[in-house]
Amino acid sequence: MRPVHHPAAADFDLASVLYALGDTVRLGIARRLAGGREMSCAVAAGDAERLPKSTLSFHFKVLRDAGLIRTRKSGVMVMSTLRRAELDARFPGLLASVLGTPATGTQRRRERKL
Amino acid sequence: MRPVHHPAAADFDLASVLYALGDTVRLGIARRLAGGREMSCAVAAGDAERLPKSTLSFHFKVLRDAGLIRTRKSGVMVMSTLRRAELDARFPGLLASVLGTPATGTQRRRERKL
DNA sequence: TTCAATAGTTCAATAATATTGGACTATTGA
DNA sequence: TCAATAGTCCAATATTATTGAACTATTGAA
Repeated sequence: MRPVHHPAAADFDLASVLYALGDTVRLGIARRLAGGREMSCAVAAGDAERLPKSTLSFHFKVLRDAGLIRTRKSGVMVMSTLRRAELDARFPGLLASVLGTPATGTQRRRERKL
Repeated sequence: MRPVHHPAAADFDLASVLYALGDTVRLGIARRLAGGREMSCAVAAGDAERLPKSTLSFHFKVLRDAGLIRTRKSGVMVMSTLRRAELDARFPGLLASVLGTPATGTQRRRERKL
């Protein structure tokens, strides 16, 4: 397996992030990872697990390339986590509205400017 | 020109909305419309105006089909507006985080009319 | 240590989408 | 009536996504 690349948060591109989330399979994966738990591909895929493995592998790559997830090999499995804090820092409010979960560990200032 | 279709807000699909915004040309159009002004295709396209008209026409259709914009014919032009209120109601916070503009109807201390 | 099972990845072929040129339509102002 | 304007529509081409099949790496058991 080739070494995978994870973009730096500074290189996140909004259009790429939205594109990555603009697919029901990938959106489902992101939602499952939104709980914060690290999951294998098969588990994160959930009901989409019935898709061919090559297709899922492709979807995980799209998510990884856009910066949405970080993956690491653990034994025979590839474990994924949502890059929540980095995404929240770069695109405040985005994941909260898309995934329906509040930002993790975000220290809220006393007042937020609109 | 065939009659165009605008989906009802209840039929908006999050993945479709994200997909529509997940393209630099379409994201640019949405951003330009985020000010609330109604614009012709050419104006809303902004710097992407150099693209072929047929390509732009396709992008506007994607935005319209996803429910992001509403279009109407006015004279020789097709005018577009962002379906801001309906999108805000259906996907709270989404456009605010994507377009960097607060939701319409958000009460600030002093409201300024456009 | 060898082996089979597991959990993916990679590649190449095919299927599905996006882009585009060119012909077309509707509206307007001269 | 006519030419200009602002797009739309269509069919060909270019680009992407999906997939089967072969492959890799790791593990647990024999």
